[in-house]
Amino acid sequence: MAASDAPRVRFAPSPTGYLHVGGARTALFNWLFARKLGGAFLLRIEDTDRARSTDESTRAIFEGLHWLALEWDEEVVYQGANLERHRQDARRLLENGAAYRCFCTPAELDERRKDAEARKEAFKYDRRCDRLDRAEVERRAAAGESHVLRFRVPDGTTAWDDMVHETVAFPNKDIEDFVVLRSDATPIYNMAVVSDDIAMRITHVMRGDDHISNTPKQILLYRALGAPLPRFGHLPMIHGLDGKKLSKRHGATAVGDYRHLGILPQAMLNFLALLGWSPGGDREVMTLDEMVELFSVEGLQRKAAIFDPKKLEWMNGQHLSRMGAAELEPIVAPAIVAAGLASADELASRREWWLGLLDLLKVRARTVDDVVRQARPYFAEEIDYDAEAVAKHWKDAAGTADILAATGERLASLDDWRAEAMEESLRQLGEERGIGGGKVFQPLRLALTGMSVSPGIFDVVLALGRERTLRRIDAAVRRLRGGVAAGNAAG
RNA sequence: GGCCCCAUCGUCUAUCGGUUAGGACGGCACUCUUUCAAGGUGCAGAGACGGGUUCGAUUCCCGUUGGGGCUACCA
Repeated sequence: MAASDAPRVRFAPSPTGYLHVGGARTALFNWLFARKLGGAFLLRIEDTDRARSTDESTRAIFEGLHWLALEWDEEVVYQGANLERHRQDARRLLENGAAYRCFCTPAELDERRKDAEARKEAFKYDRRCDRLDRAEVERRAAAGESHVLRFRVPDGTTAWDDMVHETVAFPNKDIEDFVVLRSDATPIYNMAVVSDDIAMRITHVMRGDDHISNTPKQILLYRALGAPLPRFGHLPMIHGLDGKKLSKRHGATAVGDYRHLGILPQAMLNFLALLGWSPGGDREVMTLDEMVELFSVEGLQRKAAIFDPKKLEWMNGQHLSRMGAAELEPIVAPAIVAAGLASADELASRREWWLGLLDLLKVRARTVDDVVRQARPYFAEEIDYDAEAVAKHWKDAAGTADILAATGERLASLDDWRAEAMEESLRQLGEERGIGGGKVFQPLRLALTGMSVSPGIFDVVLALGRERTLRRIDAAVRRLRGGVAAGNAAG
């Protein structure tokens, strides 16, 4: 593809909140499209609503996109900086006759709207100011009377060949003469968007289904401005479990929320991609590169999708166990540090051990938080014993203490500090006592980790090291024999 | 109300006129096993309804119903 016809797409959020999962999904599809076709992915912050826009939101959007690795190719465009061009484009519409001045006040309009509603009629601006005498319009405008610029919607039908849907058509009679420039000379959304998309030479506009009724208006503006039309594609909405539009009451809706819940960006991207797109066949778990490879607009879905957190978690678990420890490390390490388990320096100084531990833990975790939770016994000096586990595996205090003491002795006397040798020795202990392996291993697991869930017990011993293993066994024995009254023991 | 969009298991989806309608999540059972995950095996679970077109419709067309979106001098 020649550079001149490489697609240019954009993600254009308004900075009035955090980066929403719906927005992230829109950004992802645009990004995938651009990467797949060797085009450019641009970012435009639609901050023209000064009252609702905040710098904090803008930062949150950047942060969310960075986290997801959805990098944009050119300088960020701030819509607010282009106000003068928007205004000029709107005035060009007035000059070439596509728009006209309207002196109706918001209060008047509101009243007429209410009247129409009372009569159960659909309200549509009746174009009365377009019928004003030309001289009168000039006089009132010259006198500084407050007015807006309205676009004069022509007769006919406005249709386009949507990238997701087939042909979408709106009878122009259903489109009212919409405002393009407010009385304070600031542009209305559709005006600003079209002006910017033209200036940015956007070739494909992919956005949520909720914009579908803006599209005919925008097409009309492109034509009136004499600009070439981009292709439009309308992505299905994302709904909550109850089938309603995803909102705060559905729980986490910001991508940052999921980041803090221990979701991996790769998993988030993969999950989001499958909400409204399918590579065909049974393909589900994919890396970002694979998604770029497989992406095509043919796989885009028309139906709204429901956001199922359960599947996201599963997806995260898949990515967690498939990723190599080295790849995972930069993501998990900060969480370990944040949890106060170790410093970054400590992790770096024992990197080999730490990566080995990560390999052990990632398999049975669904989130980064799970990994951190399970990692605690390998870092902490002291461990807490899980009450339920104690009730289950240490029920017979005296008997358990004996077995643990014997276990400690066996391990201590082992010259060969390898899993195979440990297992052989401890199984033998079980046989001698006439008990199954579980009766040896479970109390030991509890003594070493404080939990009833862990990696294979000998992996645990190896990860802990001889010193700590023996110390923890000793502490558990003392506790069971009444030496320690309460819940924890020296690590 | 008007306009527009949508419609396969509870959920995400495959199917591009001919299939016992496939897979995944979740659920349940079994299996593996020193625990938990992971893995393996199996079970339950879907073409909203009514008309056409066709030798044949989940698939194409129309209608109904249902769901969603928009309907500002917000974006």
